[in-house]
Amino acid sequence: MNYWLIKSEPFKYSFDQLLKEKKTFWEGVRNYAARNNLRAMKKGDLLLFYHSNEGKDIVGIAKVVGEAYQDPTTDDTNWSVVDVAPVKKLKNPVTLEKIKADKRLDQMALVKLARLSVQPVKKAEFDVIMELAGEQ
DNA sequence: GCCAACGTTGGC
DNA sequence: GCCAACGTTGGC
Repeated sequence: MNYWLIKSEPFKYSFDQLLKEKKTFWEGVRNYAARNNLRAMKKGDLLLFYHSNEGKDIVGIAKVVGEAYQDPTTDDTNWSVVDVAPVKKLKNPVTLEKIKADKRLDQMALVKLARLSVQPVKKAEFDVIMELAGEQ
């Protein structure tokens, strides 16, 4: 299983909205690196849900429930979406500040490739995030 | 609101 | 195919 981090500006699509809807397709990715990551996702992979701009924190965990297919919001076959569903909201959201302060996370794409909207996360990094969030 | 980082576009 | 110009993202 693989781990990923997806970013969203909360006023566009927040984790709470995903909790309400139970499922969504992750659309709007218009960057090839991010697209390639979307296409590499497998059913069951876990996603850290990060709120950019407002909050700047990882607020929840989601999972891939449907692998990449043509983005229904465009005819351009360059772009794909995946289906995602919420797993749980974190008790303690993990802020960017905390992530930057933790040496174990200084290689995270979130820190090094700040602009990439869909990024791979290592299992070790995922575990550290869970620890910081106070999750088991 | 500014600006650094970085991806994309287009002229040559 | 290079690279300058430009646009966008996102932290501050």
